[in-house]
Amino acid sequence: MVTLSDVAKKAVVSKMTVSRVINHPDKVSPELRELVYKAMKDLNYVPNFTARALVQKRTQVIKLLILEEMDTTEPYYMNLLTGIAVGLDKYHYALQLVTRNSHEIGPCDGVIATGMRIEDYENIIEQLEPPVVLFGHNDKGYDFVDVDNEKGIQMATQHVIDLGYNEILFFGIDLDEPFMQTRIKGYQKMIEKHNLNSHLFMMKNSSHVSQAKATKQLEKDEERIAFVCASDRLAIGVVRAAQALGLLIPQQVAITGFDGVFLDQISSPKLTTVRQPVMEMGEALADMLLQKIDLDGERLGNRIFQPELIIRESTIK
Amino acid sequence: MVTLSDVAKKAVVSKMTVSRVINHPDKVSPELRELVYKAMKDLNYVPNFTARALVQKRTQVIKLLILEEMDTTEPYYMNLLTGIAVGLDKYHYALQLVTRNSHEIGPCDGVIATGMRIEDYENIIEQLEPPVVLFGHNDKGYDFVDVDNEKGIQMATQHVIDLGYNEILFFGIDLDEPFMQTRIKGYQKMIEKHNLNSHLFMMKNSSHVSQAKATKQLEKDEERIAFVCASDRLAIGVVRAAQALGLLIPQQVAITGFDGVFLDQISSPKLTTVRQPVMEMGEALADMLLQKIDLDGERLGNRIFQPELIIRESTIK
DNA sequence: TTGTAAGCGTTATCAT
DNA sequence: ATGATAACGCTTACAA
Repeated sequence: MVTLSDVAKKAVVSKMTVSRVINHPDKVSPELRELVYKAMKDLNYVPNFTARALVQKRTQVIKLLILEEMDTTEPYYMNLLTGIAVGLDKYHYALQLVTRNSHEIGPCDGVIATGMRIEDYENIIEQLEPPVVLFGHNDKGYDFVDVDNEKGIQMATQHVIDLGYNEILFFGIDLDEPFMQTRIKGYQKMIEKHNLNSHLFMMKNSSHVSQAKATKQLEKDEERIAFVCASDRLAIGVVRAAQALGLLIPQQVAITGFDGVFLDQISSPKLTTVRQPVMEMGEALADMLLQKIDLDGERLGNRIFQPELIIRESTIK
Repeated sequence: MVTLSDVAKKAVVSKMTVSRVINHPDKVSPELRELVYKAMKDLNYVPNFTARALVQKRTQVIKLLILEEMDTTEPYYMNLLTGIAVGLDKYHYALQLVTRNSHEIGPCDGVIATGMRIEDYENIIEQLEPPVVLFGHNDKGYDFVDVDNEKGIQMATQHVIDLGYNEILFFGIDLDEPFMQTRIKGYQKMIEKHNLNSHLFMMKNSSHVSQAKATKQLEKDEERIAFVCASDRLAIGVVRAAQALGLLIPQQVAITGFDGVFLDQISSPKLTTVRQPVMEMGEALADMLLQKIDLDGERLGNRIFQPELIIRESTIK
């Protein structure tokens, strides 16, 4: 194993100079700096993260605090997890999962939290010692990463309006969380803008439930109906409802989903959906938190990711 | 932060005695041992993994070597990843992903490999310096974790036979890998045992492809047909094919899937499937590898997980 | 059985 | 700008 000392010897400088070249290159004269770079390259030097962590009193552990009931089989959460893991691995950090039930958070260098309810800020988030980054919008001053939910639903709604639909139903998830409120707002704004009637249907995020609700609406025998759904899971249920009634997609029924993680491709016809870059958002969470740790908890601001409208067979021939 | 020294002082022993109580409790007299345990508890001592890793020259990094083209959005792989991460986190290990394209594996304490082709053993696996555990059966003497694929398909096949079906088609994935060969074998054994005719159909693992193939078979207008599928993804396509032709599931067409990770629940009717405990298998991989590292690479043997037949609406009313 | 001393590879601190 | 020294928390090797 090649160490700092080996590089120092090879470059005929002290260990400290090598350490400085790595951490504060600007504090070393250009000549020595080059010498050290060359020695590192020749010896194929790889810094020892463990030694650095020890002296800097770091645990090299990040906790992911999940405050909502999550279905670990959901590809959505899995992708987020993977994104975070990818981001952390670059700096040799390990990830640990913590839920509401865990009595203590335990020692760590930073926390990523998701699924907070209002009271959680006071009871949990504020109590946290290490730096925190949140997944999902908040107005309490915490750094966060989120997708532009309003814009996403607006794109989907505008899309079916452009296709000539004027009976447009919104199928949402019955959770009183900011992300849902924002999606509802996006829908309603577009509906108002085009002088259409608003139809909100809130339900459990289950394809079987949305199938039942959609069936009821479709049996009313209207001319052409569009469904703007708050998840791909809901959208898949609507697809099945239309098919069971022998209605043509997308000629008589248009359907849009939300997430674009996995289910959109499984559906037949394939779903038009609002894709969230979930994995990238996970990576951004990790990047942001690690940077924040480096800067001793300094405020960094937010990162809002732009969703992408992916147009497929459920809305267009 | 509470350290070994703090505990040592409190218990009025040397640091080494405390260290021994942690690592080799049997080498310390019962009296001192109890004293130390009490001190640790009183002070709420948490060992510093970083310091231990440094002196033991460990990287605290495990590499996951993925040798097949994988779709990271697949819930199956995501669950495996999550399982491994959960297993590693218990010992403060970090996980890094490596693919076939990575030029070097890089420094690490151990490797979990998956998706090997025959030539990979000689070219890659054998060259690995640190301990290795494989995901998926092999007969080269490497420790591995796998599910009993043959048993799984046999259960599914037996199940539809029990339902009175005697026209049973196997829908497989066109990959020449051990796991597929074993599933085919499971199907054929059961078919022979019951003196039925074997019908193999191999294809890409896509619901759209299986839908097309199933449609062709179903249009032949046989009495009752059962489809034993090698993945839930294939099974979902078959469900759609039957529904589009107006056939009744499970009265006229019975369908079984394989994996039981996520898609089985999305389908309508819900899928009868052979559930693999993917997350647990990931955790087992991590456990086994960490144990192997501790034992300096010693042979540990294999762990074969038993699949579970989950019976749902696609085969039974 | 228990303790002492040295050292793992790095960085902080202080001196030059 | 550069270097010497100590320290981070732990374990290995050896001594008592």
